[in-house]
Amino acid sequence: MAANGDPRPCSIADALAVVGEKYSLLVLREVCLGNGRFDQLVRNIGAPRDVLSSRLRRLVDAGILTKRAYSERPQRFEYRPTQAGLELEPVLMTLKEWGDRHIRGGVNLPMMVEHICGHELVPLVTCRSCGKPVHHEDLTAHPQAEGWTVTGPTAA
Amino acid sequence: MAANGDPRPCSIADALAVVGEKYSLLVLREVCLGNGRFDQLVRNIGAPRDVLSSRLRRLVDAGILTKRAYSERPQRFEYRPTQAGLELEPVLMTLKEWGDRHIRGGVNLPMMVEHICGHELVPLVTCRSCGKPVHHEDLTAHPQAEGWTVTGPTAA
DNA sequence: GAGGAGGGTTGGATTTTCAAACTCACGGAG
DNA sequence: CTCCGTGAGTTTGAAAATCCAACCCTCCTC
Repeated sequence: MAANGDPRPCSIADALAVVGEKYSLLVLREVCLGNGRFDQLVRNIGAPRDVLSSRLRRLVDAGILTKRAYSERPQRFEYRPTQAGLELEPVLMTLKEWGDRHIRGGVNLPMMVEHICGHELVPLVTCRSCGKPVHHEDLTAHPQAEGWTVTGPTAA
Repeated sequence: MAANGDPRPCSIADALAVVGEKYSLLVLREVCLGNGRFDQLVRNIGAPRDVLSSRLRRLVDAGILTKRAYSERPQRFEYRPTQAGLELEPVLMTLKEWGDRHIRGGVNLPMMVEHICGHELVPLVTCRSCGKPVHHEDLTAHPQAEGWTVTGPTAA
């Protein structure tokens, strides 16, 4: 058994440490939509300006957003996603789809995203190796750190 | 233009209102791994017990987890994912994959998930209609609520 | 030179978080 | 029977984050 007292080492936790604070993913949503200006973000997200300011700094520091001047004199800025930020968009879309079904109940959806193929985007998470959709019962986790278990030493 | 002052209506925001608080997705991770007992959750997540207690209540209320007694006398409980909870697992896996690449830099990964096909699970988000991988540049957003724009009235 | 707009910062009240200690119910060892 | 340990939380009090409104500064237009 591992020296515990430390939480499980995990990239999900690592990712959430960067983008898991309140509003961070909504900032990314807006920025991916092209609404990267401070006042747009405040309005569209509904976040306090100071918190937003802090999140933007953090996301820029983490390499998920960049801050660009779209005008000198008067100095005006715009936040845009980096490649890393853009690569989070599938996570956002997958979360949206879950929310559409499980919270909105599939009706009265407030936003539609169209794929270039001409249809509404309904994301499907697949296995890159075999191409099949990912289902819980097809997965087996292997924690790499010593002492970490999947079902715990006391599991049923 | 819409009567603004309200944030953008959006299923991503709705979803995050339920699973976006600190530790909530880590609870789901553990529960999906089969570690659904209170003390396991405390240890594996590293969350304060009171916060965890509050998150568990919320996730159960939201229909993402269920609380089951695995023993009467002494009463002992276990949290398990509902169908809605299980359907969030692809989001978790996609986030893990992003973290693997962008935070861990693709090396020294603390956890591996194996797909039933025999290979390591590397999730790929695809369009359900055409099957192609989802990329930012292939997407067009259509907000349904009146007055909401994609690029904003003042966009470049 | 008055009034915006954009992009923030500051101040103070309210909430959350945190860590450790505590509770309660039971089961087993001595 | 008494003491110890386990599981599942609750309580407590200090530290940190959030919220909101107000303010600031620079430029631009009227």
